[in-house]
Amino acid sequence: MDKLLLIDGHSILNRAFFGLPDLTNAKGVHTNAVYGFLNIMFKVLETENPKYLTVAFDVSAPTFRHKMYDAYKGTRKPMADELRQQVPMIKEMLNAMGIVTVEKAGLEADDILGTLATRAAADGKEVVILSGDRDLLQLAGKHIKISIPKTKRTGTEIEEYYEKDVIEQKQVTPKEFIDVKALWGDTSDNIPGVPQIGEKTATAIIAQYHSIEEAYEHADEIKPPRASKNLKEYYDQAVLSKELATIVVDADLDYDIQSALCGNFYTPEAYKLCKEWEFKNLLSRFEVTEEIRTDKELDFKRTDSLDEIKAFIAELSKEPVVGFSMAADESTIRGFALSNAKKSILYVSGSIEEFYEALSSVLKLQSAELSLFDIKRKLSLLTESDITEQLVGFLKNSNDRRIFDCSIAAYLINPLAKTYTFEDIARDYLGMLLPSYTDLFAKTKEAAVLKDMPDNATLYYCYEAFVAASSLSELKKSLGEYKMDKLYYDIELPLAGTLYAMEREGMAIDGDALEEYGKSLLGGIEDLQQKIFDAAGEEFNINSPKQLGEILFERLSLPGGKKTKTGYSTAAEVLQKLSYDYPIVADVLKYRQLTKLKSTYADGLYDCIKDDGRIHTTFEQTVAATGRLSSINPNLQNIPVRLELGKEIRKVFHPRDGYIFIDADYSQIELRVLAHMSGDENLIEAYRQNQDIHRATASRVFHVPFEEVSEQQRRNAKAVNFGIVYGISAFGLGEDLDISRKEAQDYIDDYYKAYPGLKLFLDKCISDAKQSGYSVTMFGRRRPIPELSSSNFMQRNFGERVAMNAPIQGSAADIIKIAMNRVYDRLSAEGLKSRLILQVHDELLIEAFEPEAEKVEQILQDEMTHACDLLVELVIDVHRGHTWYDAK
DNA sequence: CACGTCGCG
DNA sequence: ACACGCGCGACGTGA
Repeated sequence: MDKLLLIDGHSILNRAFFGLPDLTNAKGVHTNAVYGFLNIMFKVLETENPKYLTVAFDVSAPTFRHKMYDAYKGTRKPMADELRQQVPMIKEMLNAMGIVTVEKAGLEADDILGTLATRAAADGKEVVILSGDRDLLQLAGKHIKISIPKTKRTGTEIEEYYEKDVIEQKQVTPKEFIDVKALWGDTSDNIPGVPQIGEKTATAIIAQYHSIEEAYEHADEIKPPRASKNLKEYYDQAVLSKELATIVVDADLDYDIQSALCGNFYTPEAYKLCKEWEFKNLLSRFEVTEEIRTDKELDFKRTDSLDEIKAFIAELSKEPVVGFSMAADESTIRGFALSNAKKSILYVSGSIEEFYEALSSVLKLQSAELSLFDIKRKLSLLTESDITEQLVGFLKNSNDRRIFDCSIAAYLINPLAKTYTFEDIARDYLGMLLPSYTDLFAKTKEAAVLKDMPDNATLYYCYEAFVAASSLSELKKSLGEYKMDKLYYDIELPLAGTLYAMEREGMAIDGDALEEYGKSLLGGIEDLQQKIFDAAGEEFNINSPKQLGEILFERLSLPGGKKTKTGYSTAAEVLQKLSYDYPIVADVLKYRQLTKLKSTYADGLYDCIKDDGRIHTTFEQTVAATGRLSSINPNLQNIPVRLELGKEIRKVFHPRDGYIFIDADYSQIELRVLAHMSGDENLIEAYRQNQDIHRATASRVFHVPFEEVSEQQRRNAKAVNFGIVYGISAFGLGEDLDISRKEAQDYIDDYYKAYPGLKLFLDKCISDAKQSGYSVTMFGRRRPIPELSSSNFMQRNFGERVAMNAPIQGSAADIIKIAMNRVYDRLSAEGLKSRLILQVHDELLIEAFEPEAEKVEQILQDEMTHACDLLVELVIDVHRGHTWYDAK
């Protein structure tokens, strides 16, 4: 039998909106409801496989009868902006997919669904109505099924109701269900119902009498008495309610079911929308032809012939831009691809010598700009060759502009994107959808791919080179429009060279000592484990927050109830408060400390030691939203320092023979940046007088003479200073200082009175960011803040804190990046053997050749403090040591 | 693969 | 009445 699928458009859109997190595309367009709608629709299409498909909408959203549930309460709320914007979007998408939509002034979607379903069923068709609204159950029949999607932990499940299912579950027929509702009422649908009659009573009454009219006839027999009394008293209201609750099934509608035949949904128009809104999963459903991918005829090929690649390089000599990519597995180079905007060749080299020869000749091309993705990774792959020296030279000369790193450019333009691969850039800047690495290679190892799957490998690396060549002008244009050329060419690109050198240098570590350190922790861990088991009266996995929570708060009945959605919170701040009264809790905290040191630091770092006895971290230059660096494999930016036991681990980091560590860290760089950016006279004056800034703050905020500030007052002022940098909230500060919210708010108010310029500046940060959609640092680095336009209070508050914090944290990041480049350049220009090896946000570590120590300290002093001109001085603290421990 | 936890600035 | 400090990465657990 032919089947018709009817979809309740607004209801499903609404359900998808509240069921999914707030997804946005790169341009900040909210897409979650549309995405969720399509997923539900395709899921049902697959299971039902209907011949016809139609989506019904109410004419204007605000007047429709659907319940717009707030996520938390059951009250009706105005439709969120983020959802409203997606109504025309889903219609556009359905239209692009050739799916019929029906809406008519004066009719609600329910009535359209009711009419179309009734007509089709009468015509001998099978009907499925997809809606999130239970009111539609009144339409269920022998051949009309109501499908209601339910979001569960395991995914979306669909509840299905034929007539018999309604009778089974509701004890009344679908038609009678209208009468139940007429008695029961529904405030969100403005159906008054009868007072004092709820779902249970209403169902019982209708199950017995089958309609309100019949029930009214027998009103005297009805129990309980209040129901009987109210039914008589409010009968007119019940009749009106029934009218309101009844869905129209015979509306006057122009609709030809033949126009609703399911065709090919995967049209180029739909593809374009999926691309724009970044529905990656859906895109895989499209049959992607070369035409749809690129709109261009491209010439990609693979060669093993040196002559052929040489000929292509000769051809490229006339091109302004050459795209470049490298095929490599682990650290072994297999070949490289070159491209202009039309044609790419993957050259797979038989030997490394051939590879270098060919690549050198590309680099010798005078006029061409070499465009690529992730220059730093390319440099590491090419390390130990004279080519890297040349490339770093190009990077370091910001006037040269011979190398263009697409990843870094795209990161500056939008630092919130998760990745900056060529397929991302092709999508965002060229409007092309290219297959990703996983699409092409699945789980095959790269080496095997290159050997056995020449076609895919060719495509992949040629695409990378092709996209590098063809996206350069777009990326440059955006950088220019956003005024980030200087940031890019003067700071970030040279920094890639600096970071490459730091990574290659690495940091020496004493593996034996590290092993010893790990073993020394083991005894303590075992003792504590035993003590904890004894106190608990049973053995369990202390590392499992779930099990630990159950032991502490259920078995041992400690105070301090639930906190997280998964169970009890066992976070340190919770346990800390209990540790004085319960020794077991103190032991758990100690156990956590020791196991953290063992697994993350002792064992973790040991596994990272390379053959040269050193640890080579990777600095991520395109990850942090604020412009900071991050460090991975291993993370050397979070080596313990605050507690003595953890800090001990720094003793195993040591410089090579004849060298020492010199560590320099900025003193309160973020607060100084804030003083500068805000221009607050009091804060600037405090720094100019070289005062203890926390004490000075305490003196101003608490109105006591500078000399009479107590330690407690200074501590509090320090917390407020930190809080200001983070985008303060009275709640957060209260938590930190363990005072009431009111007291915290008083602190903040007094603080702003003491530094009125700060208040003005931070408010301006927020209003500017709301206006433009992004925050900006001293050096023009942008951070979009989509949360600022959220209708969700919490999200918006978060956005406001980010708007205050990002310019400060980001400017500090800019400054130390400048300093790093300058320190690197000085060490290099003066021909020193000392090397910059680490950055930890406000701190630089140099492995200094001992005879050069004085000179290196001077360089750090010069370059870090003069990285830029502020209204206050930049100050650094410098320490030397034979281990990292001693150098702090 | 998400979550809780905790190390750093 | 309620949400709540900013930015990262690594590890272990458990679905």
